[in-house]
Amino acid sequence: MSSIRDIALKAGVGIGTVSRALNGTGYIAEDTKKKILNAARELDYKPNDPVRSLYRNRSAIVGIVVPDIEHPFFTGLLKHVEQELFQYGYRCMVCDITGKERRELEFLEMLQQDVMDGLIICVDPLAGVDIESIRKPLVCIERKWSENIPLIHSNHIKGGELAAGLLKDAGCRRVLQFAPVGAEKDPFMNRHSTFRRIMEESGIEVLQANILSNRMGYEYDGQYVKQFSDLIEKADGIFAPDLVAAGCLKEAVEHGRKVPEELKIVTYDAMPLTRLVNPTLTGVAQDVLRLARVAVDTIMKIINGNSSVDCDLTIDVSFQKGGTV
Amino acid sequence: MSSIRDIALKAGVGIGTVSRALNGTGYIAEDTKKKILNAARELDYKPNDPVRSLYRNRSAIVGIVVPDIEHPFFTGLLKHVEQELFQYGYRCMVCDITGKERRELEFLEMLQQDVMDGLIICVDPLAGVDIESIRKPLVCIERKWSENIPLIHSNHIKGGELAAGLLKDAGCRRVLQFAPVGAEKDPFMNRHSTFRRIMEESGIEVLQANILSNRMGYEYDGQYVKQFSDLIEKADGIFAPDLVAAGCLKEAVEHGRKVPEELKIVTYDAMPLTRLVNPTLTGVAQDVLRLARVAVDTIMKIINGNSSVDCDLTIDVSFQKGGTV
DNA sequence: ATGAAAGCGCTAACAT
DNA sequence: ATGTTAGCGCTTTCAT
Repeated sequence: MSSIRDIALKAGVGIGTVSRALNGTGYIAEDTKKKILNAARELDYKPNDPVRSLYRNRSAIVGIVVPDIEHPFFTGLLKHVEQELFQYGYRCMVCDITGKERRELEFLEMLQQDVMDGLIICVDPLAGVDIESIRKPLVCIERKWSENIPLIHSNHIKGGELAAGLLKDAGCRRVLQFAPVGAEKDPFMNRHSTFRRIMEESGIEVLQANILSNRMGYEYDGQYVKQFSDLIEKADGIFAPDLVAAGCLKEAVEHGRKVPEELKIVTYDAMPLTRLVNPTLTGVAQDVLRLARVAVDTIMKIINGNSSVDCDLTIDVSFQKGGTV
Repeated sequence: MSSIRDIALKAGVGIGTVSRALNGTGYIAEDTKKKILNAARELDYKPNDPVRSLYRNRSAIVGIVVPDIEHPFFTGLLKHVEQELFQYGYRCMVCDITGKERRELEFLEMLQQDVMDGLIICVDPLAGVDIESIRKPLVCIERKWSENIPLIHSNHIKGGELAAGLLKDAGCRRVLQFAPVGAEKDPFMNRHSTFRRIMEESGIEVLQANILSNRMGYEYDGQYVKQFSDLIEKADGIFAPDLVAAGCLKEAVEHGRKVPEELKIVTYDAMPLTRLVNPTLTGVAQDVLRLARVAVDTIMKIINGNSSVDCDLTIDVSFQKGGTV
């Protein structure tokens, strides 16, 4: 691997001149530049990026920590975040914390050790971590770590209203709600509280099924929902996240229920997989692209020293037409 | 951000001593070490990893290039690759080339510029790229770039046999095969050629539907397969990748076909989403975890200078029970 | 316009 | 056992 020193030697110039020629900075005679560029090509010179980062004080890498790459919502988020970062000339490092205790700490450290220029956090806050003390660019998506770290999240109040409205207008009298316990202050919980409130205000009975927010991948398939089979049987409406909703649909149909005639299902997130099942799922769609864009735009602002960033950024949700309501 | 120089100053010692104390190398008096460690803590010292990499000549980062993060097969691959790399103390950088022309080149360059210690390639070979000239750790999964770069791939001959056997034994007489054109030398094409050969040898009629291997995300949903609606109608058996298979199932059921009574469907890949549809898809499962493990193990060997690596590593496939055959 | 030299933060070899 | 120094590959003064 040849260095600028080799080029300098070959071209018969000083290393400073080589550096200038390669970067196009400062004064350079046209023919000296040509000579140097030729030498560089002949030696198949590749600049050493980490070293450059050392000077520029940026690695051009941003990290993202997700609970589970394979969960469709985070898969989508990751995809768009990566694409957006690329637009800005940044690369993307992933950390999937599935099954590993406190694995996000590792990434927080790397952030402090200048491996990355910033970090996008999509996982639950970790007890005993003083995130405020990390004086590096950080943003959160859907999970709140601190008042002072920008949080990008969907409008889950509207989401909860939309979902509730769908089941209510469809005439449901007894709905089954899948909701995680705890983490009340996280914005994504609003969908559940709002939904529940509206149901109760409308005199509609609400059955509850607990799901754990940190255990929510494809384990939530047909097998998983079987434990709630009794509840599904009793309900005439269901509000659940994509994978659970798909599982419920399958379970219900297998038990001979007609969907949507006897049972309405409203899904939340409405990722592409909800178009695959039959009938397709009706529900509330999160704008994953927008979430990703705003998150990346925000962290770029911070990285570039722009201090006027909003700490609460709400993204609109929308209705997704399907065949289950 | 304080450096070892600051620590040296504060502790009243030389920087070399600080370095040794921090790394635990060489002789250090116990109390000097304590003094230094205290100073480090007080100054909230964080080592600068990129600089360390400069010396150790490793960044502890490995990249992976995929066609589409959101395609379930690559999502699974990415997840397991990331986890495996982590075990080895390596972090994972992703590159999704969706929609961007020659974007993988960017990553190949970063590899040469020492941003990463190695690269795992899962995308089609790019015309005009002399991959051999890149003297850095490389492995390929499912896509062959060169005889000399380790290729990890499923046993698609067995896969094709399994799939063909399923439809044949089920008594199909006219099957619809979804297969991409071109890239004949890629190992994953074997499933298609093998399948076709066995069908023809058995006197079973084969209808063909083309899919483009580089355009294969969730666009392959219910909408996509509609253009093949006539062919689906005519067939009594279908062999297709997961998303296409799911789409076909939906399309067929909507047209009143009974699955599996009138139409058998065999899927390929058999990722978790195939458990979500009703009935679940019968098919051939790739061992994504194993593919990822072997790929990571292999690149680790190369990174660590182990020259005895196999350039053709075949991973077994298996039968996945479902309700469509 | 260009070469020489300092230094980014750190490690490792060499003195002492 | 510890301080000093050279140097990793590069950028950026500062002379010339």
